[in-house]
Amino acid sequence: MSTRTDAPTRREQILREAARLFAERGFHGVGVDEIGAAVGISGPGLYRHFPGKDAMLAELLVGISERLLDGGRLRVEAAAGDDRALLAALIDGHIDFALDDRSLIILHDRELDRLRDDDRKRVRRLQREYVELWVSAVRRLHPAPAEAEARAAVHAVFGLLNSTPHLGPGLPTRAATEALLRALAHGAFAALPADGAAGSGEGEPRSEDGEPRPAREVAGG
Amino acid sequence: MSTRTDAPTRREQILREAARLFAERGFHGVGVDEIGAAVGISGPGLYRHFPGKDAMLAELLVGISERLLDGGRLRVEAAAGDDRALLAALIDGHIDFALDDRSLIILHDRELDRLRDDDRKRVRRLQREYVELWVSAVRRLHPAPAEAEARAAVHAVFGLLNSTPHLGPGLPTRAATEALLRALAHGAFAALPADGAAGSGEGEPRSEDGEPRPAREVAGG
DNA sequence: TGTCCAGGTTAACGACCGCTAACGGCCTTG
DNA sequence: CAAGGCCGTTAGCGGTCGTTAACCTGGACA
Repeated sequence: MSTRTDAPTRREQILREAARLFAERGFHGVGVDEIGAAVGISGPGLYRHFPGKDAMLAELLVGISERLLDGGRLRVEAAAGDDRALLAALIDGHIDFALDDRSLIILHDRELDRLRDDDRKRVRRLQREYVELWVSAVRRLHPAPAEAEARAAVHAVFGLLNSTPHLGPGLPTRAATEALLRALAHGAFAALPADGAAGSGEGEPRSEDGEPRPAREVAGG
Repeated sequence: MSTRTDAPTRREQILREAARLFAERGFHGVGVDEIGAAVGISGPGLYRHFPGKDAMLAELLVGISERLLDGGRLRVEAAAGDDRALLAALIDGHIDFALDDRSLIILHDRELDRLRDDDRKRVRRLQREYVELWVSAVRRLHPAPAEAEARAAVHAVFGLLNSTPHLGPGLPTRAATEALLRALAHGAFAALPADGAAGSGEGEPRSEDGEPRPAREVAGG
């Protein structure tokens, strides 16, 4: 039941504004007075809803990690073995998330180290499970030589999809942004080596017969 | 001119450690005492080399932006009109940078807002010029329907390449990481819609390889 | 109507942080 | 040897920040 019809709670207001401010100026760069002012109350009034500033960040990060993982698991079930559809669904879901909750996406990989140890471990575990969902799907589609390579590729595609904050108001419509990110993500995965080591530098389509080439030299030294 | 052979200056030590600490814990999360301790002096001794903490961040960000742009311009000249080689060289150069200076890459898009106004404008201008180098190369190769789309794609690929910090010690060798990132970046660009106005003479037939095209409903408006 | 409590308020405390002040060795130079 | 700049040191100031304390208020309710 995630359908919300009633007005947002004061707690939810605070969380939303805190996420926005943390993403804009960094966790340490935002004072509790600013967060309070953003929701119409002032400073210490926040402590009626949260035990402290850290708790807000923790709840934000745990919440986003859980929602990502839950969404991913749902898609795994819905795909029912169709790995190609699964990867597409994971990509679409992540894009939706990145576009809907830009602030949280920023916090997710930027302010993790500001958490208390147990919270950080919890978030890390959730993130790892989410990544593993992607990794196993990618590996079944693209049997890369090593699991580490698939995992690195997944992280890289996360970086691509999470570039949303830097896009600004570039693209005209949200649908256009979605379509672009989707195409880029699929293109990146499609470049994964299907057999040996990573792809070549200049030949853009992966060559299933070529020897794994060493690193290309940079033009111009 | 810029060839360095002698040992690193105390200034350079400070900058390197400051970059590392800022990247790890955020600009506001690092005290001057920590930076001093990281180079063997303590706290206020830093003020013999920098007018303030802000100045360190400014010098780091301006420096990285200038180096990125200079490197990009060199590659533009070296490519001498070969857009395919140019894009490959830009990608390789950016990968080198992301792998060599992980800390700076993090700071580059994370702590920009902590700068004074004039410094921030300067960095933004340098970043914009660097992006434009990529955008024009990409547009000549892939006549996307809109410049905004090409620019968004470039930002997204930056996000992909800059995912290095999240990779941890995943890949065995640096060469493997380079090759992987290179392949992913090329794959992403290859997925850009190539139709446009068909201004390019050679229609690249790289989409006929059996892979199902990613659902690319280009938002008509 | 009296009581209670959720949800605010302002004042203030203690810790921390960036930065300055004042001082002192060391190395170079004449 | 004397002078002076370079490069450190420690002490401390002023401001900010997270948090707590104490108090206030409007509405729910027996």
